[in-house]
Amino acid sequence: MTQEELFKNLIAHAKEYGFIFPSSEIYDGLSAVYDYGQMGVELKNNIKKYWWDAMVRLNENIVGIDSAIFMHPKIWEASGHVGAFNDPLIDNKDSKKRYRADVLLEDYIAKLEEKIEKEVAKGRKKFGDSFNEEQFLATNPNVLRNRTKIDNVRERMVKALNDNDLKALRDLIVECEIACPISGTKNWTDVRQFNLMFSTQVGSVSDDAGLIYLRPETAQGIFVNYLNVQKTGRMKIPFGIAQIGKAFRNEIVARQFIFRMREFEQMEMQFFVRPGEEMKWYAMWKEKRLQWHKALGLGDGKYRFHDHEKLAHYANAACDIEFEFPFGFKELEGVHSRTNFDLSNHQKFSGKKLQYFDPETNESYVPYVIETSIGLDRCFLAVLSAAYHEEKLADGEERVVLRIPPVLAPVKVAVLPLVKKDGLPEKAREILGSLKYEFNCQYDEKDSIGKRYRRQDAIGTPYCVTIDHDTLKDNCVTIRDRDTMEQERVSVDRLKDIIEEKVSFKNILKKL
RNA sequence: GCGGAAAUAGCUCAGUUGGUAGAGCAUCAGCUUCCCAAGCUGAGGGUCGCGGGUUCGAUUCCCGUUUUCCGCUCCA
Repeated sequence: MTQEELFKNLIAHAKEYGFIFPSSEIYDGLSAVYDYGQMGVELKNNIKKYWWDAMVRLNENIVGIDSAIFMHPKIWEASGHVGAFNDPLIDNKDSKKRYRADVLLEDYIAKLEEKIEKEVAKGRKKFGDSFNEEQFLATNPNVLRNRTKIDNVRERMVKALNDNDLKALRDLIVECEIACPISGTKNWTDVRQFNLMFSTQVGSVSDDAGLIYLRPETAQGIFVNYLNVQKTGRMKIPFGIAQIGKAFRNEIVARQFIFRMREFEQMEMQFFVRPGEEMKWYAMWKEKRLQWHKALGLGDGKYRFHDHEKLAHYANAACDIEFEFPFGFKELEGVHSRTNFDLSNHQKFSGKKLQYFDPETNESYVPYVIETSIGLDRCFLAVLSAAYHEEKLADGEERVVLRIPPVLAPVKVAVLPLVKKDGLPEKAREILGSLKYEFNCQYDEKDSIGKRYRRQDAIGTPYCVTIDHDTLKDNCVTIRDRDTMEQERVSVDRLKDIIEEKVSFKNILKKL
């Protein structure tokens, strides 16, 4: 079986067992949007808890916040999100090349101006010393015609750009008979705007000033609150602020299941440090974050660093932690040294001082920032794809098992009466009642015991507890391990400790 | 966004040379068995992605559209 087939099976499995559903499925779905089902939400919540505790509980200099998705529109000007990616684009259907519509028109104008220059050169040659350029420009019919055309095109282009009238831009390109430099054809698509940010209105819809964006990253919510947190939390540099939340990007192409979605969830931590010390902390967080991933036990070989050579406008060092997904190594988390770009820009745009007074050096400065930013949905996909196994058993039977790290498993233990009579269901319910305050449990009495084990394998439940006739006499049950399929007979009193040992957050956090 | 392919039950798929659809698994109920997907009986579930066209009649042919997959493109 190829990786591709295995991935398809995984997607089908994720739907069949309630992990991931396509959004709005009864209306044919919505492109690149997915919902988490009853199992998916449990797994996702567990990943969040693992991350949150590793950040906020284990580090006394890191605290969390939860900022709003709506933020002041100026924030996105300060962060550089509004300026970048606001271009009207058009594709030539034959060459399949993409151009900026305004650039095509500018090139066209430049060509016309070239023509005028050639005409002038001709005139100069013809009239020699008696050539009067001003007069020539004002009277030559060819020049005048091109000049009118240029003014007309430029005026309409500027108006279309200002009005954000994409259709007018396309009409103009068609009217000017602009051809693709590569294919030479005039077979154009519509003009489209590729702003990565979603926008909506607040308050009166007719009022232009009410335009606001859905945040394309959670980081800015931390930056604009950094002084609030620093002052009220009495934080001293170096310190960090962590946040988990939704972000929205209008991706041109969003694909590969939940890997690239238009609505997604980030787990970000911004670590504020003294200027000049950022590389030390950058190196530390790189290692720390890798360690966090490896502690899950999905396989150390599935991770690698990818250092960025081309850096974003705000960074002076950056790397990705990549994970080996079924479709290859892809970015799972980014660790970036963001310098003081964001904070100084917010200082500039807001007019508010965003400096920190360092009592050790007696200096005020805008801190530098190290960012760790992980895609929660990608982490979910990493766990799921590493966990998914189709196995052939010794007796020739097959089973599908999710070897999800027990600490993250949606259901920790299934309680199963061997038969649904002779008082076994009652006993099972009693045991379930004692476990449900500690763990997410399932009860199942339908079908044969083997079938029920397989059902639990399919959702990654680490333990199955089976109540048999002897249980009524000796108060012992069998506890069955998901991975080894081995069973052990233990006293009911010991269940809690045995399960706890395997699934507790405590034990994984201690590894960090 | 472009090109290619696909869409039939919860899942995997079959099928009708155009005459309103089936299987296996899954689900539910009952009986039986009792430690790794056992058996028997029964039940529920599909206007064949959606919209148009051709036709006496379309799930089937044609056009459009949506979604998904593959390739390209894009990815501060």
